[in-house]
Amino acid sequence: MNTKSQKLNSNDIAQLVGVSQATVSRVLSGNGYVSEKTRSRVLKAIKDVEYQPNTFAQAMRTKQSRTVGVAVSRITNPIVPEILETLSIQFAAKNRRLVVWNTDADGEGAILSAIRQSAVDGIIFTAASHQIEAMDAALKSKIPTVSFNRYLENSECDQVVSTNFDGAKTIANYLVKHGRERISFINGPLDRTTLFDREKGFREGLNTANISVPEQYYFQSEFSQEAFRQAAIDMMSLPTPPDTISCGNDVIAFAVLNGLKACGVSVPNEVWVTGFDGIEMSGWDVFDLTTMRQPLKQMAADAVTALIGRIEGHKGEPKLIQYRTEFCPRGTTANLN
Amino acid sequence: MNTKSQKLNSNDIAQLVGVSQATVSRVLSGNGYVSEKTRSRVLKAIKDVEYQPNTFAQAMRTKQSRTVGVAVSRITNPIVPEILETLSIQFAAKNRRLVVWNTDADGEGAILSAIRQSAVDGIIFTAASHQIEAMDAALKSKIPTVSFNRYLENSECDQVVSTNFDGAKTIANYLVKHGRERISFINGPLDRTTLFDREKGFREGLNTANISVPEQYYFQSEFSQEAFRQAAIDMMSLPTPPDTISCGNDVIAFAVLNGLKACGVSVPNEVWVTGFDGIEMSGWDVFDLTTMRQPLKQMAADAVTALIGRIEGHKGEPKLIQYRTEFCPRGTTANLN
DNA sequence: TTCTAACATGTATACGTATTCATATAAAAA
DNA sequence: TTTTTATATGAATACGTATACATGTTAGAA
Repeated sequence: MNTKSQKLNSNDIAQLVGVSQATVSRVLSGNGYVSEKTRSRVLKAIKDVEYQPNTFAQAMRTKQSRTVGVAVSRITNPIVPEILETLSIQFAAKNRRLVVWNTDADGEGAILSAIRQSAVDGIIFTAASHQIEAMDAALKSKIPTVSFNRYLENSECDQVVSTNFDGAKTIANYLVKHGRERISFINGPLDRTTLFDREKGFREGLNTANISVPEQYYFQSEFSQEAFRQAAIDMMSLPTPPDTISCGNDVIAFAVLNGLKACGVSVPNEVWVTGFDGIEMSGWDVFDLTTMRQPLKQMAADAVTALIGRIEGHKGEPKLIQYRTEFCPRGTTANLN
Repeated sequence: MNTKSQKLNSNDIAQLVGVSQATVSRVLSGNGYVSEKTRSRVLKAIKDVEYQPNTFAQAMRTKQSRTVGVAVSRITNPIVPEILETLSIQFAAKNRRLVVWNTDADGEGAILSAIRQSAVDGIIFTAASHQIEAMDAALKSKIPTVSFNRYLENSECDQVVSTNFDGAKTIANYLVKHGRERISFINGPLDRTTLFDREKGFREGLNTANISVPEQYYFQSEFSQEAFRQAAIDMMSLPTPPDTISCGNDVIAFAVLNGLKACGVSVPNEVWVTGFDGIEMSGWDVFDLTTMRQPLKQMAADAVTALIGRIEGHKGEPKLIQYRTEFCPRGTTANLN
């Protein structure tokens, strides 16, 4: 029972048990010698009064906040909560808090200031274009950093990515193999390395069959469901509309499917559609989207492992953890013999 | 230019400028007297060396962490990122960090320990069942707390909610008015006050027309897209299937639409479908879901205002901020004369 | 037995800030 | 002019923890 409602500190515990504050601290941290007898007495007192050490005092002393930051962009893209879910589970298991920065909305200021203040022990940057300055700052300040779904050559930090280039090439090959000829590609901002690599891989895949994406079949813009939706509608009203619309990611493909639904174009009869990411929603019946799946949960788990490893002092060259994507052929590319 | 790469503290700044550390602190906090001349000199030095005060020392001194916690549940429900987006913008604008707790996955432990450690200045609890203990603890410890989308009578904390009961009643009335007769209701866990109130309001709405939801038209379970999807399929294979399926929220309705798509049932020709929440996706062409919209952004903004108000010391009775929901009739209930 | 090393614990201190207290100056009131 | 008051600044301190250092005890080696 907690009789006092005042917040107790390690000194109070020490007095309660009749030992010094240092001993209480030793019990908690597990550093230094403590006899089994006093240890158990201290632990009992701690439990009795529900004592919790003050995080800030600990942070100030140890220079460790037990907090990690995750920079995300476009949080409403369903892939982000999928990532956050795994991250939050993993970090909670490691007894670390998770602060989330939404860089679209808030900019990089909060991240920069957190870095300068050492307010977080490490940072995971997820695919995004708006975090470049912050990432530089993180690397410069030597704070442990992991790049998630954002590949850079000669990176100074650990990276967890999937085979975007190869995956997109696989999709292209698949389309070619199934006799698709008028192939369109719709993409988002190319400063995201994922989207860039996918487009590159896709074009390369088509190239081997001497197919290219004509200008009227290509659309690229900032993220905007409405823009992608309209692009699909526009393309389908061309004199010769495409027979396939491939997209830089699943969410773009969803917008395309919306557009096709809106203008009454039948998928896959009149046009095929492909995405990339393999988020859960892509498997929903209303989409049934052919896509390339990234093993997000494993990737997120690896990112956590890598980050915590660095936080705990692991040295060594930056690691590149790359996962193979898995092709998921579904209804939007059904082969209607 | 920052020549030293060591982390500087307010003492260093003081020495640099030739004043005392106290003066530097006064400049930063804005408390106490500082002459305009020294103020500007201090500010210049701060800027020159890119000094940032140490958050933990500040937190320890002021007992304020400038961090707020948000407890969410089912983060992959698209309504959650929609809420988080607004919250993150608002809190960033108020210069506060945002830690996210995912209570499904991590349980309440992290929240409880954050409360005991005073690791956060305030907490927003979003609709969820798994946060009861943590919420009690928050209230007991007098930490500023806001309940979002989770209504409790005689609440000890500010609440931001929408008219779930009335909104659902409105939907029911609409269905009755349009001659719907065999009405089904599919719902999630009833310990969420939103879902509970909606079901209650819905049934009351039907009651006024002497309609009730027969047992075989009612389905309730834990959140599981697959379960809801299957429930829809099962209902439509009854000898007399329902002519309407109303759902406790949009995501459930999406699952239902998936089920209907899977078994080839045409919406709205064979059956109408309604949701509740009015999340962005509900307006997508592939769903085109009739729903009841909550003004999420305003609600989230109000939650932030209320919380920060309390953090800054506003006293007074707990406020109840309630928003009216807005009916969005769409394609899943089209009137096909 | 004596010496050494492992064990156990307490004392004192530093982390970086905000704030109280004391002191000094300048400006305004008397 | 003297007295009060507002302004400006520095010295000292406390926040709660982890740890270096000092000291004492116990047990095993010589």
